[in-house]
Amino acid sequence: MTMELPKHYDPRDAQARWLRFWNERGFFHARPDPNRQPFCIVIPPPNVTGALHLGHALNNTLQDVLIRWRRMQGYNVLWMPGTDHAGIATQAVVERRLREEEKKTRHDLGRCELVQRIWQWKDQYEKRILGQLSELGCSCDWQRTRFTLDPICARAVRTTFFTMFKDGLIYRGKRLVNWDTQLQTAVADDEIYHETIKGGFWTFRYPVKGTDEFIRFSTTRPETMLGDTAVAVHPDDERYKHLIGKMVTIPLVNRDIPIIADGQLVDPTLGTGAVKVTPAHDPNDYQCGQRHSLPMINILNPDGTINENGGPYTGLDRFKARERVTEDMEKLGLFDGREDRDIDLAHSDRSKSSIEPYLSDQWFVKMADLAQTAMDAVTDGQVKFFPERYARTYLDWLGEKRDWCISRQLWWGHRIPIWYARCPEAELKRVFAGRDDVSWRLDEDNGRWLICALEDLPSDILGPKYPLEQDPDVLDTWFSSALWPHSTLGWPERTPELAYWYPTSVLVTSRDIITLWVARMVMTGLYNVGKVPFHHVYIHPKILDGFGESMSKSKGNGIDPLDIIERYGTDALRFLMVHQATETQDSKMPVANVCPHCDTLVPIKQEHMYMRTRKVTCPNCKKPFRPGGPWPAPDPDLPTAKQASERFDMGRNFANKLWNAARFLFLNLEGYKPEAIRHQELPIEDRWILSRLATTTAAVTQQLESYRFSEVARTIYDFTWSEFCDWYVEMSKRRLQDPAARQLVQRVLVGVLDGILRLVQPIMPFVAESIWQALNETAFERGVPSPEPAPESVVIAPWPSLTESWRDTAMETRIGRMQELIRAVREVRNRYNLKMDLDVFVRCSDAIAEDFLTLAPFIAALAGVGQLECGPQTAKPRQAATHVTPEFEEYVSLEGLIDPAAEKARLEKQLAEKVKHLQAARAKLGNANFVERAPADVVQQQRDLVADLQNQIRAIEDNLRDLSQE
RNA sequence: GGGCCCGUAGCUCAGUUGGUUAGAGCGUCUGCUUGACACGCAGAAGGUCACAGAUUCGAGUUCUGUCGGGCCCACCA
Repeated sequence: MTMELPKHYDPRDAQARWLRFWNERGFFHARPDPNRQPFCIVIPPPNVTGALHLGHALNNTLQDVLIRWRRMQGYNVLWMPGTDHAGIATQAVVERRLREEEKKTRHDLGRCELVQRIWQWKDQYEKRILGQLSELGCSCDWQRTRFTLDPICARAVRTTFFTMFKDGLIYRGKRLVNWDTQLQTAVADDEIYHETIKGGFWTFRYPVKGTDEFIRFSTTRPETMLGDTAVAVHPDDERYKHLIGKMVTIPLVNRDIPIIADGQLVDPTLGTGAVKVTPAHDPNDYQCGQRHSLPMINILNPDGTINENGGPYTGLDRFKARERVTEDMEKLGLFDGREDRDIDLAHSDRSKSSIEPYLSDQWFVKMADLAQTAMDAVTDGQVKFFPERYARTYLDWLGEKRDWCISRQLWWGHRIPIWYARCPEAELKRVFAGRDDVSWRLDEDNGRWLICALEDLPSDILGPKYPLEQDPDVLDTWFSSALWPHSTLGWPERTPELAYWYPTSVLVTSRDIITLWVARMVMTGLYNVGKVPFHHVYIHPKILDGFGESMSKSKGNGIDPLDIIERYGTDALRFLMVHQATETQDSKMPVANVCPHCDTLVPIKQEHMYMRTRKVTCPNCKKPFRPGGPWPAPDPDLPTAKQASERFDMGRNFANKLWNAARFLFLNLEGYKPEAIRHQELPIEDRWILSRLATTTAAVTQQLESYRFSEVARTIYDFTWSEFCDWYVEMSKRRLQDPAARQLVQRVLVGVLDGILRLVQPIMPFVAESIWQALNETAFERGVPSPEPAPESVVIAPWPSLTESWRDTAMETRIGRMQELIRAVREVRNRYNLKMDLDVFVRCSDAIAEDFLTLAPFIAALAGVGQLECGPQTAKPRQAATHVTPEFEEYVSLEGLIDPAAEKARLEKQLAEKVKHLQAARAKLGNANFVERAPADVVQQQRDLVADLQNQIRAIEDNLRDLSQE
């Protein structure tokens, strides 16, 4: 039976069809099975902030490649999918929409309502993200999908917090946050942008107590004087040395503060060399305050007005206070002038107002011991990084052991399980008697109890006299992400999944979250479970745009994977992702807009970025369109371009090539009969392709084991295209016409294609499955050396392992020689633009001659050769193009066809190159040091080279002489 | 300021432990509608491996420095 396939591979049809098929068969669902080896990856959960981008496509393709490969190897594979609630980012997106669409703030809605809105957003985007992952072909166990805020993860978060609290690892402390006075909330570092504004640089004086002296200092924020608790100078600064330890008075609030020496804070060459220190309102001053145990005076209310610590200025807006402070200092004669100055000021991304550093109460995790265990896990090799160098990023960061601030002033996230109460401890002991799920500690600063509980506590649990109040903050998103590898497997329950798949096998991620995420997973894994969360960490490169900049929504230089899937197919996308994943280089991906009118690719220019260009005219059809990007809404007047990159042509072409190789087979399978082959009896070309397949398989396996993805893609591509298609399939054509040879070559063709499909499945599962299924209909029993019934899907087909004994370098050399001979004829043909068969004469050893004559039918067919003569005595024809190799001299007869002068010129050029090369080789051998010190085989190689070159030069010279005689 | 990565063909990138004359894809040029594939086939052109030193018999590969690009962290009264 033969079957006809369409001329082009249609990815769309294949994707829909096989996704359904795989899901119906449940290939991706896994259950613990002690009789099989486990392999497990937990997905880095994408944020539910928005849709997936190309970086996710890379990250998830690589994971899927590993998962699909290990599944074929027979491991019991679990790929755990899920998404992350991404506290700040998601709340910010929803709040922005609220502002834009309803002109409301979160305070208008209230906590409960806002959180509900975010859940709706999450439902919508989670669905979209999981759909995108599925479309990418990700073979996740969808039945196990988790979300960092779902009850199972919440239970893990609670348990961890509670245990850490009881162990004294969680404490309450002060920290400077970025305060947005307009929205009255803390803002994360990555939600801040810096803008240069026109500001002032004021210089004032404080009187030094007990002397006539003054100390001068400058500031850009005079109102912070109200919160000064010291003036710092450099310890080596001769101007001020005598003042260190003396007190100065802040006249406005009549407070005495010391002059201190601080070499870290103060640069004596800047300003006056003296610095006012406001620990509660400046990050550097805060550090300095910690070093010197200075009081920290907060002078601001949450709305940016001056609080009761500001004395006479209480109640004034901070900018008003700035003016008044300056005026009052001037009145006192302590104002020494003001300069204009450009100030690089932090602004809130959301309210666009300027940020105030603000001291607030926060929760922290003590890092000292936790960090040490996580460092040990890497130094003693329990966790290995690929590439290795990233271990250093991890160790350097953990080495600082800075305590982890885990509270966030947000509404979206895991609420901090702490309740406050003011009551006698006896009350607590009475109410919580016998409960081991409640723990409390005294908050000495505020004179109240901090009560931590595994389950929510009702506010009236202590009775009406002592109401409980829950901490309003939520936990840092990374707190729940840190538990991901064990929380998704069911911890704190002792589930069979946890016992079987934990520690997971490998974590695949990009380098920017080694510290934020990877390090913390190791810490909490060791703390909660007592085992590392994964054995390997593979760090992949980042995808950049054509200008080397990272892709982002705000720049508008990102690519939606779905645009690529639609235009090139999922397999093309996946192939490129794998191909681009090299060890050292980030991957540059020039982005183009696809003209919606004429489908021309219009490259994005740098000036188009950041949504600066709203309209582009297509250079081809001259019609206007809007460039692709995260536009808030469709433009009724201007069609929006999809984005693309011609880089994906490679993947699409490869999928199509494979498809057509299969198509060729199907057109030639009439009469196929499965039967065992006897390797020793196979002709050269069969043994060659099987040798190459065995080598390729071994190489790919090894490359996958060491996470060299790019090499995997290249190895498979080269074998399939340049060896199987270009040579073996071409050679098979003649044999397929020969009834005596047809059946055998069919078996080998089918066997090799079967092997290619298995190798390619992890990378390009859709085209592989399409061909596999077609093959199952026409050649259900197949494979070399002995055919077997094929599995129902390539997804669950065993990974190929071909016998080492098939690897035959002699065979590869022999075919290599034939290829060189053929290429030389083709080169001549092209150079002289000849169409007819050419006669070829080869001077070579008897052994090589025998080979060439065996392969003569292929040489004739592939090079268009008429007469072929080989042997030691072969005479050179009168007029000929010459190709000389170390092993043979090849003459393509061109009697009457060529210009002898042209051929002569070409040979002379060749001769010059050979002579030059010979001289270099001789010079090397003439160097006594080389002969003495280089290894013997290298020296011998060089001697052989000289001999070869001499032979070749002699042959070319002979030929030149003949040409001259014409 | 600390750390890491990169600089190889017009473009995007390979190049295992140092060892003949440095590779691929795209693009360019030439010739092909050849019964799998023009998303293709056959060929060609195209490189001072950023620069300067050092180590070595031998360096794209190791070391030092310089220049250029990028990322992370710290910092910028």
